[in-house]
Amino acid sequence: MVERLKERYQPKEIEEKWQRNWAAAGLYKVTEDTAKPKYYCLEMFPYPSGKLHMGHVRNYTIGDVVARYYTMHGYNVLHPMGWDAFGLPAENAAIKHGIKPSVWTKDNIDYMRMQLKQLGLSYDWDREVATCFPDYYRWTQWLFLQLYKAGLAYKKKAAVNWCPSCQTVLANEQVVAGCCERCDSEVVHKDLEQWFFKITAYADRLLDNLKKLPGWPEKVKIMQENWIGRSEGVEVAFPLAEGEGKISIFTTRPDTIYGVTYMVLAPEHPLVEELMAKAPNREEIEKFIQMVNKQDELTRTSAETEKLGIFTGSYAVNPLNGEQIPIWLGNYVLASYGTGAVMAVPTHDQRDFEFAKKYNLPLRVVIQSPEGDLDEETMTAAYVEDGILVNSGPFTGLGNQEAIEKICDYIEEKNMGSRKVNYKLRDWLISRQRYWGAPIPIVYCDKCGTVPDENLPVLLPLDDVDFEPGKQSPLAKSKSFVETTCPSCGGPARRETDTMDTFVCSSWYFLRYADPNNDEEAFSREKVDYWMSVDQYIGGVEHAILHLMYARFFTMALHDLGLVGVEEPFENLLTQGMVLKDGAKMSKSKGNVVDPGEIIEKYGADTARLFILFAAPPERDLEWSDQGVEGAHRFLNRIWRLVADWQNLLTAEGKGQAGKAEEALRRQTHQTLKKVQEDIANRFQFNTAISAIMELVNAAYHYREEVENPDPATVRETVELLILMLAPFAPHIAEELWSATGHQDSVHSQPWPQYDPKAIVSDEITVVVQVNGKVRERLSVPAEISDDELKEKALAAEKVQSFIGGKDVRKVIVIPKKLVNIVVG
RNA sequence: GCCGAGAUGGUGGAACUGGCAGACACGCAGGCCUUAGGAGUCUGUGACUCAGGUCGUGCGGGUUCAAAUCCCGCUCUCGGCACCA
Repeated sequence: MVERLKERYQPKEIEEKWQRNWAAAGLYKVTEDTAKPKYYCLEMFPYPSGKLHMGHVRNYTIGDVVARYYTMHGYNVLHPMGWDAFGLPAENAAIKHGIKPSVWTKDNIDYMRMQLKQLGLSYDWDREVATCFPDYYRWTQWLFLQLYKAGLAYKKKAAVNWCPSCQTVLANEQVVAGCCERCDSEVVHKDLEQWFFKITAYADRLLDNLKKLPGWPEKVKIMQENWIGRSEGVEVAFPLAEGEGKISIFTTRPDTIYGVTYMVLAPEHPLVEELMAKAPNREEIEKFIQMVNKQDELTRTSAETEKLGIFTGSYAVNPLNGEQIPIWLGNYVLASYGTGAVMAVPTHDQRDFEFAKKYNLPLRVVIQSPEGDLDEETMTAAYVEDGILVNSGPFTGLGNQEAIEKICDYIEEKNMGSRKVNYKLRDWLISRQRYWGAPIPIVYCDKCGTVPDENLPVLLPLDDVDFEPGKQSPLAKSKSFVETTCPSCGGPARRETDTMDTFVCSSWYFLRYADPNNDEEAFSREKVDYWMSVDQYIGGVEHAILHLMYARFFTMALHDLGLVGVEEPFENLLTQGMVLKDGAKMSKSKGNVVDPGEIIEKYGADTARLFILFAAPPERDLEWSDQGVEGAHRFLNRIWRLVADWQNLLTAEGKGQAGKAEEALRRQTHQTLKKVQEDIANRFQFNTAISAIMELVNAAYHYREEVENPDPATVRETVELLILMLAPFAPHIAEELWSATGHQDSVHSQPWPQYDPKAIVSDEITVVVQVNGKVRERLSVPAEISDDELKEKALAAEKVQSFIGGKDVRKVIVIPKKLVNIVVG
């Protein structure tokens, strides 16, 4: 017996009911099944910050539609959720409110999990992972050791961001405009022993593989390409004029090498001390270096900062022409790129030009423009276009592009240097002097040195930890943690007290989802090979570089270690836009935050989902509108009333009469089905898919208005297809209406309906007639009309004739079954 | 500065391969229903208009029978990178 639908749509009641039923029935649980094609739909897991924000709702709603859509299409869909649960805010909460990070994080996870469940998302909750629990991070540690043994993890001294007030190292992301994000003091640089992953070993592959990712947005690929920053050039050694030393420089413009008039070293260059020892103006140089060191990173590396330098008193020799050139120090040369030294060609590099003008250094044109009007005396900017080499010894007269190759060959022949590829990409600094992260499983022993600790997990101490910032990180202060025995010799030893960057934890979570409860290994190769790669990954574009590059690096490295079959983790990537209010990103400081919890409470999850999907296409930013939410809610109410009104008819037996109105409604139903199907499959255009459903509902209302005795068969088909199409978007109301129309099974287990191609064709079509490109008439003609007939009809039309007047018909263009354009003049 | 994306009614957005600009929704206006509506339902809604039309997709040109869509030159907005030699 089918229950009568209530007159009013009460989302809260039905949403809670169906969420319970789905969970009880295990509707969203999946296992490997070779009988079906698999589909891995993944959304970027959240940081458990406290409660969901609208960006989460958007991200997870989009993913849910994709997952439900592919499920209905017969795929075995993996759709998991978890928590990126290590990180700084948990420690801040500990300091501020005295709550343990573990407790704070777990409470947040519990609350946000409840909120995700309220949204009716189709996750297999049996696969939930949280990176902060030992059953996960022991495998993060294990993977670290695999990289360590493969030579991909190493420790070296590096300049890091240091907050003098918090007495701790900060991640680059935690430095906001040169200041500490927590206390706002100015961040300085400090040399410390740090752990790195050798991501640079994969620079070329990370770059080349981008070509194998047609399912990624061009924008993201370009951002990664720029971040990797590959550039080809040549490294050339310039001998010092006095003594034995040499200074190597890197250049991408060897064609300008005869135009070098001086050389600039970074103040951090290793040779600076030696040069300074001989310099007459030693004190001034020291002052200069101190001054540059005081400039913070932001100004130091800004193109707008004034270029400052000082002469060292020493000279080097240009190996190509034997000329002596002065060696300068300059604030604009980066110690961390290339060799930390550059050759300066003021005529053909704008930075060198500005520097030379400021310090009155000589200029020499070595590439002449096609106009031939370049002159050192009159130049106001460097000439960086192509041209012909002049003043360049044996290379004079060559085109500069050709000269690049010739000069490189010459340099290599004469052993002055060699071709080299440089990258902007740096190795990934993964160590953090933090408590709430995965401890790096390394032990230091006086006898054995650095020893990997295979006895995993290396547990974070949960008690006896002092979170107050001080001279040492919380872990370094915890005696019970630090003091251990050497895994190799059994003697007394100390633990590494750094923890791993949280990006390490999130670089492999998509692999753990394939086999989340395995306590023998990080994941079984078999299960990972069944599920990987991720067919659709969805998340914010803010992760375009960091997370997405790290995850790609990890997957490649694990592939090379034989742990996974795939090289690239994410087949298709959708970067969703931000949620804005009043034109700005929602933020507490702007006071324009809309709380998803309140929206769900007031309108229900289906309304929230529908509004977010309808208001903008997924990649674009979405402007929040309270009235738009009302509109989405009204639409659901409209469907509810329609089905409630027709409920008797729907469950009634009997065939009715199928006339014109029925045929038209049926046509629109199947046309809508086709459009919704295509909008989702081709472009994830949920907004236009929903608008098509709205049009169908409007048509159904008109049918109900116009037809006295509606045909039960037509009505039933329309309503059932409508509910099926609605199911991925608004799962609760669809389920309720599905059950109210006499179905036992869940709407979410139904196959996606196929449209009837015969139903969508019409006998009559409307053709537009233009005269000189302007629409003058619309003709209703038989669908099978020939071009000649159409032309004839168009010319004969009364209104068209009046526009032709007496003029000559010069040309008639017929677009079959669509349009006729009559050119007169 | 370089790279990328975008600019369409009062608003969010449609328009797939060059072929009816403004679908759908919001807002607004009006009719019906109602004791009442901030509910529902139906209709209208780019601008100008001599009521026949004319103009109209950031600006200026061009190609074409036909341009929001293609080409050339700009302006502005957003995002990323930012002295990478």
